[in-house]
Amino acid sequence: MTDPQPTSSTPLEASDLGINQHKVFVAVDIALFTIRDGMFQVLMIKRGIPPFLDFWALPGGLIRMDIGPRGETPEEAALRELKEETGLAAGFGHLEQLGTYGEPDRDPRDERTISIAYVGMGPELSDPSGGSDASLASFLPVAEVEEELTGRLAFDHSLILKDAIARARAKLEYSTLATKFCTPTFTISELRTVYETIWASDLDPGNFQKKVLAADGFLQDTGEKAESSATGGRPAKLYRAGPASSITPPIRRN
Amino acid sequence: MTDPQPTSSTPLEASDLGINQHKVFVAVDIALFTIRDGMFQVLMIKRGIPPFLDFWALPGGLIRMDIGPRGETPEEAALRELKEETGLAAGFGHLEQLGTYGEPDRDPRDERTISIAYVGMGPELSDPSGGSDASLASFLPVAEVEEELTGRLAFDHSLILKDAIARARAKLEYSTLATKFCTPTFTISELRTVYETIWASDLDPGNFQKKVLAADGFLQDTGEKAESSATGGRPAKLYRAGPASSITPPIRRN
DNA sequence: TTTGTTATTGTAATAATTACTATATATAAG
DNA sequence: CTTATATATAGTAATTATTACAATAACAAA
Repeated sequence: MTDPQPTSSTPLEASDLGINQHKVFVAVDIALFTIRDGMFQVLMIKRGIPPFLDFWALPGGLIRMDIGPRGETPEEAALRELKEETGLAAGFGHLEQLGTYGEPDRDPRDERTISIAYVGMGPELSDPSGGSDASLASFLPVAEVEEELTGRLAFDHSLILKDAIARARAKLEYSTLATKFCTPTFTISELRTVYETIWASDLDPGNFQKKVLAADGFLQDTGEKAESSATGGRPAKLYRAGPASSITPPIRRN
Repeated sequence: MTDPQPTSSTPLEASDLGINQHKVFVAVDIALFTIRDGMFQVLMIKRGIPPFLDFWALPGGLIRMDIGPRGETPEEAALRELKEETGLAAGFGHLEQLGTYGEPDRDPRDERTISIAYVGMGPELSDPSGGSDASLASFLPVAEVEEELTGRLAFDHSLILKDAIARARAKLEYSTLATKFCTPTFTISELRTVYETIWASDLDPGNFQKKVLAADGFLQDTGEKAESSATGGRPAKLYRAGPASSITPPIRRN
């Protein structure tokens, strides 16, 4: 059960400082993905305070207990920290819980901190700006961060980011999340480019078209057509995201 | 970032009791599934202390900071609580993180408690026994608990259990977890019965056989045969779990 | 008008899945 | 010992899904 009282079968020792000794800091960290300049990118901050001063890290911070009558929810904390550290307001595409990271030594400071990690996805957003204890906030290409992932990020953020990337890539297969990277209306080509960019693999245009159109509730025809590109070619139809959140059959990776 | 210091851009108010005001209790809760008497069952305890005295709840409890130099990991806490409250020792099949539940009012007591939920799966286990602050521990059929799920369980355990059931059912499709419900060696029929019991739907024996044998690394032939049942029939070959953890193509639900 | 480019549709080959049949090997009944 | 029944396992044809690739549509620019 969820119970702050010590159990009677395991009495606490003389070193016991009371039940409150078991309280810990709980933080949130967010891996916010977008597509910029044709690249799959993730929002990172450069730390402006120790520990890990000047290391790249995921934006995040403590869940605060002095907001609202009983403190804020983890989701609220994630959105607030995103705003404070990067200037990015809520209302972007999608935020979901990734998992909780609680190894005792994940934070080198005396007090233990457990972190609830989130994955976010959004269309190209306004330029982030550093703030609070981030000296700098910036979208970095995932491919670059992946290369030097081992140990170069603050705390256990290499691990969190690795899990977040895997989650984002896997979820494209069976969910409609790819539309979260698109503008309100978009062409099937643009949607396909999202898949190709995030998966770093090419998809057959014709087959992709048939699959997404066959997935019920994935796309809604707006009746409009996109501007034909400068490079020519038949103008594509414009779609908007439909009501479905999962797609069957899934769009498979190569 | 993961940072217990208050941020400079959001100075704390006069009511600030110091950084420590943001510390909270962190608990773990475990939904441990097994198959008993041909039914999909989940381990529950009957609470022996308030709040929610005499309500059914998932086993769990606080992560303790007085174990080891920096406290225990969430996984360690999950296994310890399982043992303390139900007498079930570790070494059963599988334990994975489900998600973290942090709504401010999920626990009615003054102090906020955030809970990291786990899903466990194991073969038929020894009978659980109540202990510490559980007056009773028992496996209950999932079908029965599902019926009266709304509000009849302590805390937000109805929600956690609903998510845990969905996770277990979904994971059978694309993982080899079904073998965790089996004894060390088992027949394909027994494995199929695991799927049929958890999904509450029938599967074609011949097609199931071909699918699991085609999935690379799912099953290893032991060369042995099972005892033929009292009711007759050709004795089945005995298999053991192979090294794979995910299966392609997945075993699909009807 | 011709060429280039992208979108969209069509189609045949391949692969996967399903529904069903056949065979193998056991127990139990007569 | 033979037959009926039960279960495991293998096979097979029809269906469905997927892939690779060809064909056509609709635009811009030369």
